[in-house]
Amino acid sequence: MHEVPAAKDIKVYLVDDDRGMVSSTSQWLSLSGIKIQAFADPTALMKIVKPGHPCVVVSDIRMPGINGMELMKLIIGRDRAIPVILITGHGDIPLAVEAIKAGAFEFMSKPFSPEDLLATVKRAQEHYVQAVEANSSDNAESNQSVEQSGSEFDSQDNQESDLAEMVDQFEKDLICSSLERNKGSVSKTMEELNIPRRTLNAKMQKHGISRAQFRA
Amino acid sequence: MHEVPAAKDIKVYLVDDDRGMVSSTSQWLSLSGIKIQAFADPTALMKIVKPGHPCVVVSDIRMPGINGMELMKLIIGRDRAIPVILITGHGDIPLAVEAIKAGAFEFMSKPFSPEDLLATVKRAQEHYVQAVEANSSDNAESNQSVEQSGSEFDSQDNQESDLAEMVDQFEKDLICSSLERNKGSVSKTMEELNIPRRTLNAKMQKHGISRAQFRA
DNA sequence: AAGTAGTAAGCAAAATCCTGCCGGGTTTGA
DNA sequence: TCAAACCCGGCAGGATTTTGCTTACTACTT
Repeated sequence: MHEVPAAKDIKVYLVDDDRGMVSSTSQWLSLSGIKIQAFADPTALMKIVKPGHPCVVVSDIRMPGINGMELMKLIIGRDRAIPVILITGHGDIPLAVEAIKAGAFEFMSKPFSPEDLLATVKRAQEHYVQAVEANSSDNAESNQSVEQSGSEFDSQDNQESDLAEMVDQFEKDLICSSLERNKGSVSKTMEELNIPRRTLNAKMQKHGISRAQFRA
Repeated sequence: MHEVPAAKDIKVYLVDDDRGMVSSTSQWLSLSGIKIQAFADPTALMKIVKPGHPCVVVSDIRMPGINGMELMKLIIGRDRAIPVILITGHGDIPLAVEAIKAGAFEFMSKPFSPEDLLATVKRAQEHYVQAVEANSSDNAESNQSVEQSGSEFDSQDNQESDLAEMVDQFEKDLICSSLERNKGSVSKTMEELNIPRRTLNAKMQKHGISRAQFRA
């Protein structure tokens, strides 16, 4: 059995389709010594989150593919010890209540200060450790709590290695953020990233990026 | 003569080899309405910075190719009206003092809050405007202060694309962090990253990573 | 000493990626 | 409407990367 790492070493996964959000937040947290990994795509995260995998998840509620609330349910379905912090742009009280009832560890609404998030994440990490410890003394039950629900997000075996996937995602993020900065101009972007136009084109296609999304 | 743009429209150039830093910070600033452009490579920046080109430069101090301090000197050599904000990871007082003496507009040490950086950048923009205005009423002197020094950083075409470089660095970081987690065990690491041993071996060699550095 | 497990690397076939050349489509704007 | 400037993606040769096999070494264990 692998032991539980120290609270501060528990990984934090950040899910948000908002690029700006993702990168700035992850930067902030990692500067604070938090081990964080960002995902723009919830499916990628679900490939990693397994029962007994020590982590904390921070997710936006409204996202393209899946509802953040649903994502949370899937995650705590896999392992209810994993704290999920939900974020929303609207100061929507009922939504917040629902989230907490559904098992969210915390609910934050934008804009929030990085300090708050940091504090919350730390609490979540502590919480995870305690949850697991308390649990293992009882009986190993929270792990394996629910065997893989037949959701669309189940680890449909993905060929791609985790490493490649993460690196790919990173590249995609870089390109998107540059595109955004350049308001969708491919010319500017290729210059900024210092790659030939043809290459950028190919990469955009590969990642399914369309310049349309970034037009001013 | 091209007039000076409004303070808030003055471009901000961000130089940092730390890919996380670059993308998140630039994100933050651009979300705040700042026109920002990131460079992982100082040479690329020097191709753009010309006397009379309205901009503010934010640069890390320690970087692979060139020292941030040197970069700053080159920039204010080109146009002393351009404010240069230097950033460092170490809370190094003497360095800060030296930087300011050498003409840095401001000196910040990581981690800093995005708000602080934003505020500083805005001040720098104002400062640029004032500097140029004050100057043009006298005599156009600060522009053209020094014609292109024949520095080693004058547009020497750099091989590797910034994108590839950043992505590579990211992959390296991922591998290193996994190795660290696994105390240098290649077996564990290949499992965690989900790549064949042979591949991990190859990558470690390519990145110049040695497992020895991670042994318990 | 034999057996087991973990590591490093050479080889090379197969899979991918990079990117110049090129033809064709769209936008902008004079 | 024409020109200039962008943008897209097929094609394909060359460059790189991936990765299974194999050989060899080292460190423990039994």
